[in-house]
Amino acid sequence: MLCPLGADGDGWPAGAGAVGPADVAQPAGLGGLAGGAGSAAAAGPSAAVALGDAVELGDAAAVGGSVGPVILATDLAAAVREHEQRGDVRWVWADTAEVYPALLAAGIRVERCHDVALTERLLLSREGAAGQPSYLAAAAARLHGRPVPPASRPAASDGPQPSLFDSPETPQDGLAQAAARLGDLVAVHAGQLTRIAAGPQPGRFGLLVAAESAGGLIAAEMSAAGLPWRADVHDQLLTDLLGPRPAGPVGPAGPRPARLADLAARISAAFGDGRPVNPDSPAQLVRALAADGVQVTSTRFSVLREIDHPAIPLLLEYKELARVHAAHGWSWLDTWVAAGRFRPEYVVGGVVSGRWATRGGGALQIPRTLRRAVIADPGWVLVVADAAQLEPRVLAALAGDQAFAEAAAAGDLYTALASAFGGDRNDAKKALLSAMYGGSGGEAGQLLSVLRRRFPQAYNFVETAAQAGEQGRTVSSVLGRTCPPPSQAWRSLAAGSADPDGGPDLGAGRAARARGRFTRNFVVQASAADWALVLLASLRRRLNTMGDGPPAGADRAGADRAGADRAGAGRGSSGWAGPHLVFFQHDEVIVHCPAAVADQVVAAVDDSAREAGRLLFGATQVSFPMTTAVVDCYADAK
DNA sequence: GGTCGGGGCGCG
DNA sequence: AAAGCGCGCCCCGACC
Repeated sequence: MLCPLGADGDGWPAGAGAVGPADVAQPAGLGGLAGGAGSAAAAGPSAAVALGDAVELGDAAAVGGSVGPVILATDLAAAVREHEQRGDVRWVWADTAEVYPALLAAGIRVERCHDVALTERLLLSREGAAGQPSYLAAAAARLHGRPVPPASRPAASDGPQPSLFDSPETPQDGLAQAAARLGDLVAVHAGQLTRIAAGPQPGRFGLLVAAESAGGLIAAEMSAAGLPWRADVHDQLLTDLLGPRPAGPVGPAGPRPARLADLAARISAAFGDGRPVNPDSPAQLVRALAADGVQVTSTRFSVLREIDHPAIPLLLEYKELARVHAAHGWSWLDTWVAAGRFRPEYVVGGVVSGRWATRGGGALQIPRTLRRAVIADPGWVLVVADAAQLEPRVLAALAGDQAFAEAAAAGDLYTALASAFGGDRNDAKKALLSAMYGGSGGEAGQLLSVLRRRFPQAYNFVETAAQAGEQGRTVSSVLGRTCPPPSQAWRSLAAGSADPDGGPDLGAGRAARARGRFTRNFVVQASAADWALVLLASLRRRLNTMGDGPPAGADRAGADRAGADRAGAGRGSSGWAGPHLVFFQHDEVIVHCPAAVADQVVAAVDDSAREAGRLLFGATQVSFPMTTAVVDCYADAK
């Protein structure tokens, strides 16, 4: 069932659709980001609501109000494909993560969408209602003053709808449910547009909503495409480090590989009383060291390294190898790599700052040593691009600090700032990190006072954010993503300290400072996440114009899953014919593309970085250079 | 038997 | 050199 909205329901508040942020001189920005409408955004791309399949609906009146003509469809995928081919559609749907993977499996990509759940969460945070459920049914219930239904899926965070329909008894029931759900969708969408328009800086927030929704699409597309991963290379790497793969059960419970077993035995033997010590157990290690007269407060690598004891060198080696085995060993390989691809599940906005998280597979913690296994398909390359010194540059732009911005205009930021710190690049770096993270120990204090003197606006910007946090207020990113309010426990603690009879305020002061560090960092980290998200959306749009895009249809997608590990000539084994995103990690992206278009992709990355800077910060002097490498193997980048 | 917090460490 | 921010995931061991 499809329901294209009329031109006046184009998905944007009038002001935001036509222009970028009022104080950002980039009129065409939103439309461009959102999918290629460019300045035509003012005319309004049509939008549509996608709900389910095999359901017929009478007419627009049935779902209430301001929607355009209703199109009957018996096949969601086919209908979406048809509308996409006509172009100029923004799909409005409840939850990209729920709807889009099936479309991708059928070989269909969409240009843009409005994700109601992601948008709801952004709005709730801004409205001081963070933590309330953001799925469609909950949003609709709030809108209509009904009791909010419980999430019917065991909430991983804020769980999406379990399914499109609740197993209708009859086709008529199915129709009724679908109609109700579509009504909810239309109403909640309209309500969201109103809330965006009524809030502060609707242009910026609209950009955030567009970028977040694009992020939803990209996350699903990257999961579908997968990161090229050579299981044979990974296996060889493990064998070189750990010895041959042990026979027996796959999984953490399995036997230690030869090298780890050998080290474990020698570690036990190196202790005085000769009894077995499990090197995986910090408690046992502390006891065993104590028995030999060595007192330690922890068994961290950095602590152990300073200790003189025969077991230590073995232990350090063991810890390093055991980590690889446990986190990214054969068990991981069996679980997460199939048909030459690693397919993590990304969680858009999984971090309060707007950074992404992943579920399973630890995709955002791939150790450097294992990046050897990330190898482009034959004839293809990886374009690995990361934003150089993103967070301090974002701070420079946020604060509008002229002197700082000049230093961040080009080249290495820390080098440019070095003269202010007596010519030492490391001092400049330390001072900035301390300012952004709230560090105070060691020489940080001294360096901070230099920063304060030379770059007062940048210093004051993070200082103000820290004070807001300490006082229990919230802070926001440049596009308006808002941090969570303090917990009830925090408030009680803070209130207690103000009470003369409240006893010692030890905890209160510590909690206040901790929250200050959080909000101090939030404004920078979240704004950097804004930037990265806009970069990603912009890059996706550019890449889509360069190749013939996604696999042509379900047949191909099915065939790929069936396991063609190696690519045929000219087409990656994912079946994607053109450049496509395969990885995103905070400030770094990887594009998998035919070697012949690598130069174009590099240019697209640079253009996207410029566009992101312009959309967020307008005519700032600050530049956001990308460090880009074109490689066969991820490990060869930087 | 399962759950959960802590220690530790990978990434940005 | 580490620390100050944000995560996910492993193992252990206390606990129910």
